[in-house]
This record gives sequence, C-alpha cells and structure tokens, in this order.
Amino acid sequence: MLLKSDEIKAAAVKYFTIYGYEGASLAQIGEEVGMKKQSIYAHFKGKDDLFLHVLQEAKEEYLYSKIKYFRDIDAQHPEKDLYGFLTMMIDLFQKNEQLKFWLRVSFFPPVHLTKVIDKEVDDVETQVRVVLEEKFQGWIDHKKVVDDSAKRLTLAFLGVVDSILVELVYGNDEKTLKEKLDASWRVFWRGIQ
Amino acid sequence: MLLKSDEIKAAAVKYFTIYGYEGASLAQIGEEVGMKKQSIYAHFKGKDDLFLHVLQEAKEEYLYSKIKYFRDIDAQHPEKDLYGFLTMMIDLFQKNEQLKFWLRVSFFPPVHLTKVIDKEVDDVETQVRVVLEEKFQGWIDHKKVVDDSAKRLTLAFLGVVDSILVELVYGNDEKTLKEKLDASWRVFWRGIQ
DNA sequence: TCCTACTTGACGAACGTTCGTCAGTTATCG
DNA sequence: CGATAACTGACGAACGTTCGTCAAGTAGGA
Repeated sequence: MLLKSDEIKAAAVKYFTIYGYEGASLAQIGEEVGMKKQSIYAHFKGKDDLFLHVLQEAKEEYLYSKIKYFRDIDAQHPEKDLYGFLTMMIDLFQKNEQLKFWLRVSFFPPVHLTKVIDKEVDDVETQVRVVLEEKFQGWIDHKKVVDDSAKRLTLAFLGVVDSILVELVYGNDEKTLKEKLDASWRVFWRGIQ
Repeated sequence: MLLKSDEIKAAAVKYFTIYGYEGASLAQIGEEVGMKKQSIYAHFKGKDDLFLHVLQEAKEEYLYSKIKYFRDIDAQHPEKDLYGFLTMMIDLFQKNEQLKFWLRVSFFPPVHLTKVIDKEVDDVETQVRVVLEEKFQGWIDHKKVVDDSAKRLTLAFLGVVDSILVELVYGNDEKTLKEKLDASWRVFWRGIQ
C-alpha cells in the first residue's frame, strides 16, 4: 500500500503530463485518488509545491536511469552499448510516466517556474554529458571509434538521443519509431567509425 | 498598417507559444492589441476558432519555409545544400514566432484539439519527407552520397533536424547551439558518404 | 484500563479571482 | 441608413486557496 501523498504525486504526474501545468486541475487530481481538492492541502502546500515535488522525483528517475546504464560497461563494445542505450531509452519512455513528465516540463515549463526548472534541466544534462564523454574518451583511446574529440562525438550521440525523444513525443507507431531509430543509428555509427 | 484580425493573430501566436493554449488568456491577447477580450469576438468565434486560425497560418509558414528551400536546388551539392538547410532552420526559428508556435503545438497539443492538430502535423511531415526523399534519390543516383536507401537517409537527416529543433526549444546560447550543430552535422555527413 | 490531549486526514463551505462567452449599446464611416 | 467594430455589463463555471470542523487514531499519565 502506498502513502496517500505518493498516490497524489502519481496522479499529478499523469495529469501534468497530459494537460500541462495550467491544464491540470487539483480537482481532477484529487478525484483520481478519491479525495476533494482541499484535502490535497493536507499533504502539499499548494499546486506549485506538488508540482515541484513531482519534478524532483522525475529528475532523479531520469538522471538515475540514464547514468546507471553507463556505470557498469567497459570500453570494448561501443556499438552494442550505444545502441543498447537507445533501445533502453525507448523502452523506459514508453513505460515510465515520470520520464514523459520530465520531457514535457523540460521542453515547455510553466513560465513562473522556468528559473527552477531550467536549473534542474541544466544540472541533469551536464551530468549526463560528463559521464558519456568519459566513455567516448575510453573508446577513442582503445581505437574503437574514429579519432575525433570526445566532446564532439558525445554531442552527436546526444543529438541522436534527442531525435528519438522527439519521435517518442510525437507518439508515432512502433514501426515508424523503429525505422527512425534504424536510420539514425546506422548513419551515426558509420559516421563515428 | 495591419488588419486588426491579423494583429490579434500575431498576439495570439506570441501568448500561445509562451504560455500554451490553457495558459494563454483572451484578456492578455486583447490587451496586447489594445482592446477588451470581448471585442475579439467581433473577429473570431471564440478561443478555439482563434487558435485554429493561428494554427493554419503557422502550418503554411512551416511547410512553405521547409519545402521552398529544396525546390530550386540541383542534385550536385548535397553537402552545401543539406548543411545550408540546417542553418536556415536555425535562423528561421529564432526569428519567426509562428514556427515556435508550430513546434510547441505539434509536440504538446491541447488535448481537446489533438485530433485536428495531429492530422495537420502528419500532413506536413509527410510532404516534407516526400520532397526530401526525392532529393536524396537524386544524390544517390549521381553518386554524391553513399548507396543506401533514400528513405533511410531521409529519416536520418530528419533526425538531425529534430535534434537541432530540440536544442532550439531548450533555448541554449548561440555557442552551445553551434557546437551541437557542428557535431551532429560532421558525424552525419561522414556517415552518408 | 480509562480518560485526556494531541495529531492526522478529509470534509463542506466559502473566499476572491479569472476564465470564456453572450447580449446590448455606442461610435465611426462610407 | 446600414454596417462594422469597438465598447460596457453581466453570466455561469472553474480555478487555487483558506477556514473551521469533525471523525479516527495515537500517546501518555493517573
């Protein structure tokens, strides 16, 4: 059994993701967990407070799921590991509500919370880039990929990741998604060899 | 001097882009053009009607600016023309409010208008893909790029475009943008040769 | 064990505000 | 005169938020 506050957060993630901050109402969220909107105030100070709690959890989920993947891999199989990362991202985003929330919010944050959100997003992106760049440096040193700057290869790969995220946001069918992944990946991989 | 209805549409684009459909109010838009929100009803049937008019114009702008570019180029210089397309996209998005609007709306449409919007977005994407695919076929025939399927190369390039759009949405500084463009482009170009 | 004191979570009612919308009126101009 | 476009005024509905209250559960001391 979940804590009531966790139930509320789960419902909030859902509605914030679908309708956005302004489009989601506390009444809606309350109804989802079987309570009136006033009762939410027993658990959170208000809409902003609820949103920021959800944001924090989504950030951790996003950061953890991205960084964890690269923690335990060696410097021997960039092709398998990079491609595996892309498919993992696709799987995660289709399953995990928090990642969809993070994506929407980082793209189009509610204006009065832009400052906070941009800071968090920047923090996450930086951490991911650092971890990934170390990996690419390893692959370059082991001559597994082309002898280019690790920074450039990292940015290029993150570009591929972004293009996949866009496809996920558009919510196209599985087939289109796979084609897009296949196309981007093959050209990318040929480009870094 | 603009028509008043065009002024309203221009203000609407601005606020819809910044605050989203739910976050933008007619009062705000009216104030921008120096009239009361009720007066907007002399020009549009309501908020949805205004939004859909704006959507239609943005679609045409988006479609035209993308397709026009490829109309008048030959099959001889893919490197110059493809890279030129990317820099043009960057320029346009930084100047043109309607393209930012289109981007936001196509990513996260207001739920009750999802049907209409998705249809328009799909229409545009298909048209762009067709035009681009013809170009790639020409380059393949002239042996200017790798002998792969035109469809795959098209999707891969559109992936690069998407990754640039993401960067534009994030609104990072000029330097980061150029680095990202440089990285994605170099790897892509190496990958299709 | 029983009474009390305090906490927790949810409630109805109401607050002030804003929302989109409609009706009726006034002013401008060909 | 008729048409157009702006205005004022008012509408119900929904918004986030605050208030006082009430039932249920917990803790502690006599």
